[in-house]
Amino acid sequence: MNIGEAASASGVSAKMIRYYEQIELIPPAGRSAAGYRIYSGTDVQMLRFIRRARDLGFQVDAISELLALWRDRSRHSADVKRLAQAQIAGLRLRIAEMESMVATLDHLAQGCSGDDRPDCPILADLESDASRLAPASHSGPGFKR
Amino acid sequence: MNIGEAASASGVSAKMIRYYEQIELIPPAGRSAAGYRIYSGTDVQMLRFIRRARDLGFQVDAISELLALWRDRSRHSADVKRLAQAQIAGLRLRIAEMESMVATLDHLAQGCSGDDRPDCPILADLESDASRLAPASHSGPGFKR
DNA sequence: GATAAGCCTTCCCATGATGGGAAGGTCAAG
DNA sequence: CTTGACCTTCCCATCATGGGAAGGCTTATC
Repeated sequence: MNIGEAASASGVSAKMIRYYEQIELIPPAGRSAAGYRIYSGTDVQMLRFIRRARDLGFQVDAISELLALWRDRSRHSADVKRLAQAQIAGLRLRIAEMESMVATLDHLAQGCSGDDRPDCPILADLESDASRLAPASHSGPGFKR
Repeated sequence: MNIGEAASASGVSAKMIRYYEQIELIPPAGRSAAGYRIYSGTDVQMLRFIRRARDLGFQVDAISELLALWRDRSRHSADVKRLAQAQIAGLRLRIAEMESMVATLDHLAQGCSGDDRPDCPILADLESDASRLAPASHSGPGFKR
């Protein structure tokens, strides 16, 4: 199977398949005499696995661990579960950060007349120092993802 | 005021201040005889504005529009409100995507014994074709941010 | 006045996951 | 044997951010 066929069979673009090979997320594909990458059904299954994990928001490092566990027939499901729970925790954290932004913005927008007058609590807030919502600790929601 | 002082007064790193100048989010700073960037209190206020807007998740393009409105004393608050609401909508979209991931993961993790046995519905799911949750339309949650 | 510490400047590189595109080789159908 | 659709590698761009090098400036201390 060509890379193009593997791509459409797995839902991972050819570009990304080459990239995954380059960063060693997947082993180097076999090559035809002419240098074309060749994929087997197993390879496609692995690519689908990756695709699915990405859809669940896993980063490549985590996917790498998941793949290792997937291949390890003597794995402990506890390890898989731990990864999933870490992912859940990460997602919940980012969700919470964004929800806090939404709350602030929604509050401000509600106070904004939204007509042709210039006065606007949104701008007023942005220019003020104190974050009156979430007045806690830290130095700003990193939220890099 | 030096760039370092402006940085600590505004909460925007010196690196980022230079970057914002480079991408023309902010006007070029004045320069001392020796070529050092000089900042006024007004400049710091603008930087704080930017910092605050970033904390609310606005992208640089949107901040650019916000700054223009901020400076425009004959602005219509409707325009500000529109930007805020677009931001809210974008955040809610990303939140929804992530919540769907959490729901899936949580469901799978609950079915996982989490002990030393290898069997695990999480891996089983990743290797299957059909996304049994969110079986709808599209080609995967882009969720680029 | 010399020296050192701590700023500042610009320039280049890296991140993470992805796509775009160019230049050139290959394969399959007509 | 030509044509079009594929493949290869290589480079560039994204977005916001940081790291670091090489060199200049400033300020305080000896």
